[in-house]
Amino acid sequence: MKEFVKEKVSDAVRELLGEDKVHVVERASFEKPKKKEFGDFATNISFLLARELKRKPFEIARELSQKLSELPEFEKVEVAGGGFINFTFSQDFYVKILKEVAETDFYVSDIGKGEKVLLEYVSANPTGPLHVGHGRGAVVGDVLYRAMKLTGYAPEREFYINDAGRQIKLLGVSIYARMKELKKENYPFPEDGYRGEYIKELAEKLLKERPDILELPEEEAVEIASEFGKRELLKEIKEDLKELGVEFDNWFSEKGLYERGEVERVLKLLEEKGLLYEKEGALWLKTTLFGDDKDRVVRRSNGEYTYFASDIAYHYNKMERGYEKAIDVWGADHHGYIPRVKAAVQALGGNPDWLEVILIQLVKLFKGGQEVKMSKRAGNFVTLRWLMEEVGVDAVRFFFLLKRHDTPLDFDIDLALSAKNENPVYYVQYAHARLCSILDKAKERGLEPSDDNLKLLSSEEEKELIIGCYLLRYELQAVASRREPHRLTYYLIDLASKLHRFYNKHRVMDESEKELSSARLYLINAVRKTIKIGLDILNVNAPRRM
RNA sequence: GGGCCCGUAGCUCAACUGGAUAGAGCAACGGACUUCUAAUCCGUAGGUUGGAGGUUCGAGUCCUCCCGGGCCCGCCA
Repeated sequence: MKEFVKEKVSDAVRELLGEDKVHVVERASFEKPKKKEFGDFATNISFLLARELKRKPFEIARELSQKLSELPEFEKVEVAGGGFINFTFSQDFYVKILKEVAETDFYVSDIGKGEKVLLEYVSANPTGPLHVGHGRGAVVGDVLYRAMKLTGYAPEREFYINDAGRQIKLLGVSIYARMKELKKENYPFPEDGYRGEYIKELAEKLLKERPDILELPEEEAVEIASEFGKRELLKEIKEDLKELGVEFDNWFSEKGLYERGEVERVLKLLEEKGLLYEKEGALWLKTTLFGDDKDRVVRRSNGEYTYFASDIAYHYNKMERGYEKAIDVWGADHHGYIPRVKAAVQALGGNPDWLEVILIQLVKLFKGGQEVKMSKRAGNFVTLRWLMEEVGVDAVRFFFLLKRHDTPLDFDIDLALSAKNENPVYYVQYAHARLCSILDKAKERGLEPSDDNLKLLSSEEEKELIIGCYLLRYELQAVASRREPHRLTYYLIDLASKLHRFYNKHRVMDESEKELSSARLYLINAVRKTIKIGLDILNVNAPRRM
């Protein structure tokens, strides 16, 4: 509908002011005004044209509106607020839109123009179970993926497995130490080892599988423990994600980068470009040439590569795979890391804007007014699994999208469990169930939805619903292009609210007005469909009964 | 000390990248069930958008400076 109005305005501008002014339409706003008096749609085009033509906005608006009011899709076109053009749609237009909603994939568009985008999210180290913060990133990435898919992008989903380096070694040592402990042998627990309960469980399990393990040389036993822990934890991570309804196209191994010599290769490439140097025994990348605060170490003086080194190789790999855009979803505590990775991308001949980073802010859990604490090191962190079991997957997914990704999220467990109106998940689901119930009941009474008399749907509430449904198309575009999946939950709450308002004011089924009833059934079926689609994109259930 | 993010109703957040009189939900108060699901709806109240300047037809949004809060600043990941 936005596209529609835009097109009509373009035509009018072309006719009245000439082809060379048409480009201004692209910069103009086209939106639904907050106030009903301002009609169904409004544009500020005349203000922009005024600047260019050095004429009064009001005059330009008046000329355009005269032209536009001739069109059958508009009931009236008015000038207000010094130059805003307000459009009021005709009943024919509502009928047309409603049919589109009911009968087509109206929410699918192609603003992405087939852009190949690699979405990387979660990417948790396989050194422990997923915590709630990972879950938030997972849902953000997952819903963004679905929205991009529906708006014409060509996204792919990837999980980067940090299965190399110190952390994994530390995991092995931690398990080893716990095994020693179980056998009452003296062995110091590593300083910054993983202290969570799950390490003890892994130790027990490994001892059962390999009773001889502690008789092996320590180094070999630790290696086995590392591999074992990594495998088990990755399995657990995959199970958790599956439970959460989050999937990936690729699981990309950091270790694989080393095994294929890609880290060596990318460093050689940087070397050839003269971007590496040695200092104090370490190897540094001149990231300062590309806007970073200081140069960064890629190989430590002890010969080990840094995490940064493999990350450079990883992003180079992404570039080589031909993605037009890479979007990484990271925890907000990594934000200081962005400049150096962007610098690395540039050092490799890429554009820093090729990489986009979405930062996920902290999730705090509240229960009974008390914060449920989490701290990975101490080992008493709140796992994603615990939360899913506590409140259910629907609530987890929906609640994670109740705030923009870069705002800290307070997750109210009591609220998520409450079957009351303040719980937004129920609010939206209830709207869906309510509609299904009416449609079922109509069938029993022999009433069928019909598009024969849709022009009878002329009340304020009905028009709001029709437009409201159609807006899903644009909300998805906003989700995808602005990378803001939380908009979808807000959209659904808003649509549900419109529905409830309609429901309380009008009766759908009225035996004495069969024509109006079947038109309303047609309408609410379209609303039901729209809510269902929205919930499907969120991967939240749309129950038929509650 | 340097850098990034944030500050909007009592609380939690919106505001379509500069548009019209800043909107919702909780919480508060007052109403609506012999009716298709009251897990709902309607109404009332609530604001100097942290503060001060600036840019322009127009600023919560952009610029500068203050005040307050969070995060990052390792040869950790």
